[in-house]
Amino acid sequence: MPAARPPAPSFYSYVYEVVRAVPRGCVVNYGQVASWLGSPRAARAVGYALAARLPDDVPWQRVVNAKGEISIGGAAWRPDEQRRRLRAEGIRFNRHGAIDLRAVAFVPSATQRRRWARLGPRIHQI
DNA sequence: TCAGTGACTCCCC
DNA sequence: CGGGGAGCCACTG
Repeated sequence: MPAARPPAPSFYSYVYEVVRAVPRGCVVNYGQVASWLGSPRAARAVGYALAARLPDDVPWQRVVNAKGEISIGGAAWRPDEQRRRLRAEGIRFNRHGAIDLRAVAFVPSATQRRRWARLGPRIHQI
């Protein structure tokens, strides 16, 4: 029996890597993650990556939309779970249910940005 | 190969 | 300020 080979690195895995770097108490939005990976228009794909089955060590709750809102559709418990997790990390929501991004937005170091920028384009070489 | 599918963003009215 | 619509991108069957 051939051993199951781990999936080739894909855009999804790069998204997970970026999200793993977001510290507790901070959030980022889908567009930023896509942009850092060199695909500024791929915000939707980032959302798709987080909607898929993902590794346990990916703090998916720290990704929100560009307005600072929770952007999960579908079953009601899912957005509730994200809000619960964020609150547990000290994130505050205003009366409109949005986060003040200016206060808690994660700003990656230039070194991280450079590293991520090299990941994205590599997709097309595999 | 190709159309369908989103946890997105912008732009326009 | 808000709703509608089109663009965008990676993944899937």
